[in-house]
Amino acid sequence: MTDPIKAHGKEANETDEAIGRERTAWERIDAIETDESKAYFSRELLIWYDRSKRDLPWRRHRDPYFIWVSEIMLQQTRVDTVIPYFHRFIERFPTIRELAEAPQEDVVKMWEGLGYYSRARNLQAAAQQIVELHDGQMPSEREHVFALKGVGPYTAGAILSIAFNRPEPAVDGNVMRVLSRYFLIEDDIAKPKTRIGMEKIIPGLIPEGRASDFNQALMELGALICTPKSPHCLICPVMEHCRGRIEGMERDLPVKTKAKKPRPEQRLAVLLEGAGEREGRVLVRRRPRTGLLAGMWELPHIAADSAPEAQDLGLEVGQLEELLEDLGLSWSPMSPYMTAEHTFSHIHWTMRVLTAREQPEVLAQLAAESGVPYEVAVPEAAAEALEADEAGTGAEVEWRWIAEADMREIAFPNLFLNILNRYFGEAKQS
DNA sequence: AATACGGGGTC
DNA sequence: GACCCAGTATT
Repeated sequence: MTDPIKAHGKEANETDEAIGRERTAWERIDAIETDESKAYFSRELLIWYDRSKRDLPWRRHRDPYFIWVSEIMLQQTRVDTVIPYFHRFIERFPTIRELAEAPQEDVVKMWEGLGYYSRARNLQAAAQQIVELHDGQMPSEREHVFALKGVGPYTAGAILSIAFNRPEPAVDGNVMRVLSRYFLIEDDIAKPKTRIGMEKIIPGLIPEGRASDFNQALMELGALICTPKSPHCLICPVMEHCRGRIEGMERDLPVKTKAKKPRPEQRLAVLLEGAGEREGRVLVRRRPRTGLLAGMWELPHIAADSAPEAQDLGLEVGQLEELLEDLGLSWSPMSPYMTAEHTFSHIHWTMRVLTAREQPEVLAQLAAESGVPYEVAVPEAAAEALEADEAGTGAEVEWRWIAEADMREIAFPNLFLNILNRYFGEAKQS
């Protein structure tokens, strides 16, 4: 049996004796099998949970579908953020089968603003898997659950334990924080190895028949009591045997390597107002199907080099204008509309938005001269311009003139949602 | 093992 | 600002 944790522990121990270092945390925890602190932990945690658990929408039924949807939504996302999304999503897609059969656009639209949109696409793909392979019922075997798109070690464990009461570990950020403090584990929780070590501890902690409550209790403790910055040790149900607290280390745990800062990117967007038969509409495009914000709609924009303070954007505005020219458009002079900041996990955008008004009469004239029809779609030149913008392959980019009402149909990332809502809001004023 | 992938709340 | 959140997929 190749147990990486134990193997590592033993190996360390042989040299440790010479160096005089302590055994690893994993060995120590393993050794306290008979210790009161494990049984105490599980017992007190469950007593506390039974008394203090929150009334959350997905806790009102033990429907594996509800549990699953909530767990996907809760990935890297706070409970308070998820609740309204969960209600809307379940109302729109009440069953796995209805989710599987819906247009993908609808699923992503329901996810709009929640972020990590591959979660939505994977969720639907997995629903289709379940319909095809399991007759529309969430499977209860580990291998089948784990095989679902978008379901990793945490979510598989969460579904199996919470929905089916199987004694499987479900180790998320909360659980790692709680365990690292209670057992004084100083391993870096950013490393997958540490999560695996935690997963090995859990089965030995789950009281018979209480897997569902136990795993939820562990996360609930992390969310309500054993919080990241300043844990509420004084009201913690397991404070008595918490080694982190006893050693005064609770604020130093868990150990976690810092994330890199997002790289700054300057971008220049255009909010082009339609005229003539496109009066009241705005030009938008769809992002490529892969990569950042895959398949979502946005205002056209390009990478800009100049610093945010730079006044002279002549060159870059020129590039933006080329993009529109390639669409066969003409417009009034561009003027600054607003600047928006938006931070992703790995990129920080400073998006300067210019506005201009389409001039179809000029266009019509140009079209007559050049022989290009009035309703120009997307010529190859535009695709190339986008390619140069590294937005993707460019070839598949779609364009649309949208009215305010169209925003109910298609999904935008929050950055553009904010800009467009502001724009349409102002348009109604005047 | 490292990086891509959103968005927002909190101290 | 920095950190973190009921993480997963891809490289």
